[in-house]
Order: sequence, then structure tokens, then C-alpha cells
Amino acid sequence: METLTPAHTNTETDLMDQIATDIQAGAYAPGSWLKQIELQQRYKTSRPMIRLALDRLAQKQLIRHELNRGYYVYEADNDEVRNLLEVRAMIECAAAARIVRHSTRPECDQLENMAQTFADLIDTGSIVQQHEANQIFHRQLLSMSGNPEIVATIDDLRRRIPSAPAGQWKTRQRAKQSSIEHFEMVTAVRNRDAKALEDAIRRHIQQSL
Amino acid sequence: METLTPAHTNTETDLMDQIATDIQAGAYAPGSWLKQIELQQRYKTSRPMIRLALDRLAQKQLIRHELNRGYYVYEADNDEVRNLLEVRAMIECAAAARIVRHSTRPECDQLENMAQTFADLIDTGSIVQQHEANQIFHRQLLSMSGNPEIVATIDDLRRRIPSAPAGQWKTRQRAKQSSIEHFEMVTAVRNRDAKALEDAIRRHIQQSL
DNA sequence: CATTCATAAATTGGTGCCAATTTTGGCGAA
DNA sequence: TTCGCCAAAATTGGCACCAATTTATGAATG
Repeated sequence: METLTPAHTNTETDLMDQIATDIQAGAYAPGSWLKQIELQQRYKTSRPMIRLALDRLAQKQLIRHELNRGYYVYEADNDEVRNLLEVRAMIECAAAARIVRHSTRPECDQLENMAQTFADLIDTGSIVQQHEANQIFHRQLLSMSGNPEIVATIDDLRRRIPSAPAGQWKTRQRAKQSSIEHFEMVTAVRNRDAKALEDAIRRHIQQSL
Repeated sequence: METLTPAHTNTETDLMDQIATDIQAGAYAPGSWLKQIELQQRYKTSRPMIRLALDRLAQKQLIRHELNRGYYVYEADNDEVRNLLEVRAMIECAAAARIVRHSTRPECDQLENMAQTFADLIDTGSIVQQHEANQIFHRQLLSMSGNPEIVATIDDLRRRIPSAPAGQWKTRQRAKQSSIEHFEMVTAVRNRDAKALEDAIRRHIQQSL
């Protein structure tokens, strides 16, 4: 809970992203109370700014707001996580057909680079680095569908799924399996095999359970 | 632009919903400037409340915010509407399998009642009444999937699709066709025919183009 | 007469302050 | 000792004020 983001932002959007990142990184425990005064000092900003950022995060359901009692980090309900993952799977699987249709050669190459970046970070990188590389890979994959709204919708869903101190690849074995599936996806896109891509995506997401 | 919502709210959430409803009802033209002082007087509330509500609507992309120039009603880009409808179709079609699995008999009966309510409003009701009845039908249908996140996600997407003075059933013919498809969905759910339900949903959504 | 610049009005954005509510700490009685 | 109550501290919520920026108005000039 010590080394947070470097601090002192300018815009309110950056502030919200910083707090959201810190929540996903586990800087604040689920259910913990986010005191406005502490946040104001921590992020070196004014209290109205903090209040605006907290309201936005509450709108996105990363935190909950109790009247006159403040903001609390949302506690992950098992059923809810399963539901969110299911919606994620619905969209990403349905996007598979679009991806294999619209993907270009350079996009595939870039996607493979990102898969390789994640693979390289399995042994050397930190958990948060792996998390970021994984997110970048999936964002690239979805952006290849040519529909930006898919990317945005999945981003919203992802933020609401607690990384639970990056629990999905706690073991190196899990991370390696994820990496293998990433390359499977790259191959499926290259072969324009929608069914294989959809299958790999579904296994990849269900693994997070 | 005269008869808006009855006015004088209590909570900021109600205020946001009122403004959102008025935007969808066409009370504010796309691209029009939402002056904070006017809204404050119109909705009989304070300016900080208005600013909070506007910020939330901007987060939901119903309006856009330009620095030092205020908030403007989002103008519908044709490509964007198509993208949003596509994501909607992805989720709702994927939800079809779940719906036919989890739906119970009383739920089907209630769904049919809502389809009938919409059908009755084709001739007698106003456009906004039809709009509401249609939305209630779809919400009920999606809620029968047993996954509340699906309903919430679709709600967010729907709000961003301009009803364009309820353009989709401008002609009575279109409205009747929608109603027919509603009953097709009910029948498909009753027969637990996922494929037929998915097909009806896809046709129903693509009709909005 | 059109154009440009300067001034004034209007609107937005941010900070600070004060009231309302809740939580905490302490005191007294059973 | 323990339970309940009361007061004080802390926290949240809302409002009013002021500065910064933009837009509108009008006068002066080519």
C-alpha cells in the first residue's frame, strides 16, 4: 500500500484512471473505505476533484457509494464475476468472426509481437507488467474487428473484474498456458479460422474462473 | 421542447435519468448546447447538481464535453450507430441460448403480456409509450437469461443509440413488423428453440438500420 | 460597407467554507 | 465489568463566491 502511482495529475480523467489502476493493482483492499481527505493528500489534488473521480468510479461500479458514509471498494461477488466473464465471452466470441474477416497482415504481425511480449514477461516481468501486456494483446485483438465499440465495452467489463492480485496466473504454469492460447489465437487469425479463434477465446476466458 | 419531465427531483441519479430521458425523447436536438444555467432553472436544482449530472452523461457518452465551452448533445455518427447495434446484436444473440435454458413458464407468460402491451400501443399509444413498452419487453427478455449484467450492458448501449424521434417505427407498418417479431420471440422461447430466437433477435435489431 | 480590434457580457471551472450526518471516545449507571 | 447514553471529533455533502475563458456587441478603420 506504499508505492502507488507517481502522483500529481492534471486532468480529472487522469486522476480517475490512476485511482482505478491502483484499485486493480490491489492498493486498496476490497471493501476498504476510501476517505476523501486521504486521497486528496495522496494524489496531491483538491477535494472536489477527488469527489468527481469517486463519483465516476461509482458510476462504473468499481466502487460503491453509501449516503453520508463515503465510498468503498466494490467487493467481488463470485456470481457477479462469473456473469461479467460470461458477457465478456459472449462479445469476444461473437467478435471472432469479424476479426478473421477484417484482419490485415501487419495487424497480425503486431498481434504476434504482443503475444511474444507477454511470453517474454512470464519469467522476467512483474505481475502488473504481465497484466498490462495481456490487456494490450486483447485490446489489439479486439481492435482488429474494426469495431471500436467492442473494445470500449470489453474495457468497461474488464475493469469491473477484480484482478484479485492477478490471481489467474499466480502459478507460472497458468501464465504459460495463457501464452500458449495467445499464440493459438494468432494462428487462428492468420488462418482465418473463426471457429478455432472462438474456441481459443472461450477457453482463455473460462480459465479465469 | 415544451413539456419535459414533471421536474423537481431529489437525488442526483434521478436528475441524470431525467435529462437522459429528455435527450432520448428529442427534447434537445443533437449537437445542441446544454447551458448549465438553463438546466438549473428547468429542473429546479442547483448548478453543482447539474454539473454532476452532465459529467455522468458525458461519461456515458450521451453528451460530449468541450473544455471551457460546455456540454453538447452527442451527434449520431452513422458508423457508430451501426457499431453499437452490432455489439447489441452480438450480446443479445449470444444470450438467446441462455434465455431458452433458464426461462420459466410464468416468465414466458409475462413476456407475452408485454408483447401484447406493445401491440396494443401501436394504434392507440404515443411514440414514447411505444418506445417504453418496447424497452420493457426487451429488458424482460434479457432478464430471463438469469444474468443481470447482460441487462445492464444492453441498457448502456441502448441509451447511446439515438431513438432519432423514434425513427425505427415511424410507419405503422414497421411497428407492426416489430410486434410480429416480438411474438415470434415469445414462441421461440416457449419452444426452447434457441436458433429461432437468435434469428428473430438478429432480424429485429438489424431492422433498426 | 466590410473587416478588425477592443470592450463588455455571459458562461464555465475551481476553490473554500459551512451545515448535516456519522463515527468515535468517554462517562455514568445497572 | 458491561451496557447504554451523551458529547466531541471527524467525515461527508451542498452551496456560494470568485477567477478564467469564451462569446457577443459595438466602435473604429481601411
